[in-house]
Amino acid sequence: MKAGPAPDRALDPALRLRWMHDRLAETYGAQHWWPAESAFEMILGAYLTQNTAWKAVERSLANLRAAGVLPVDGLRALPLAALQRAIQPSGFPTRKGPALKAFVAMLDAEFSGSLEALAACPTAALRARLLALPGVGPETADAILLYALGHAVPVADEYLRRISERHQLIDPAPGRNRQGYESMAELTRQAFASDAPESHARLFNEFHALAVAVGKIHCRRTAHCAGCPLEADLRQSSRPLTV
DNA sequence: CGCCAGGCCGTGT
DNA sequence: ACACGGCATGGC
Repeated sequence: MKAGPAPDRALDPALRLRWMHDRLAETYGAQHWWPAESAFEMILGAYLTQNTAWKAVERSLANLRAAGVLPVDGLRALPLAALQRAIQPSGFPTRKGPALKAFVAMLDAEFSGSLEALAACPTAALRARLLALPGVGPETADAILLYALGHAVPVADEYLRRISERHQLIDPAPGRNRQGYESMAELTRQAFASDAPESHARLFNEFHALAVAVGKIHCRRTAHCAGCPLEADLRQSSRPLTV
């Protein structure tokens, strides 16, 4: 995936975002996300990684796997207290424990415990249903939709928001609210609007994975832009960045 | 030791 | 509608 020179900063932010995808793809290569062995394990990871380092999530998932409760049936049978102990490394047990139980309860009550049946819902209705669950906000809902259920929706995580802010693709948004999330997601959709619809799921999948890959290294809160593959775009800024 | 992580939610304004 | 603090733990 050849990226070419960084586009002029006067250009449409969506085009610049698309350039970033190409640049990251040629730098990091295929990401093969989401790192999970099953759709259900992926959903657990989406919950557990909320404001939590992935390393800690891996330890929680290892605990659950060792307990043999990674399949839906296993987690259903696991008492809440035991679940909270298993996920302790990734924190927030009083929120994430009941939230995971609520997901399984929803799956059982409305979809006969079948992830396939859940995935068969229309995207808009499915997203609304996920957002209505406790502990599921826009990013978690979209990550589940895209990676576990195969729906073509963009995932606008904190790294992507931060990258876009530093490159002045979006207005500085100190408070990360629902509105800011949706506009970032919309910008991502625009970035891939000229691609064939059937390739959107794959592109959204790859783009989010790449955003995390570059973000972990170059776009932490106290970052560290030096050596970032996107700095060709950043250098063209007419005014100095404050971050 | 202090900062921060692949967010979300309740409360106050 | 939006800003703000709490939620927990562990890696670096």
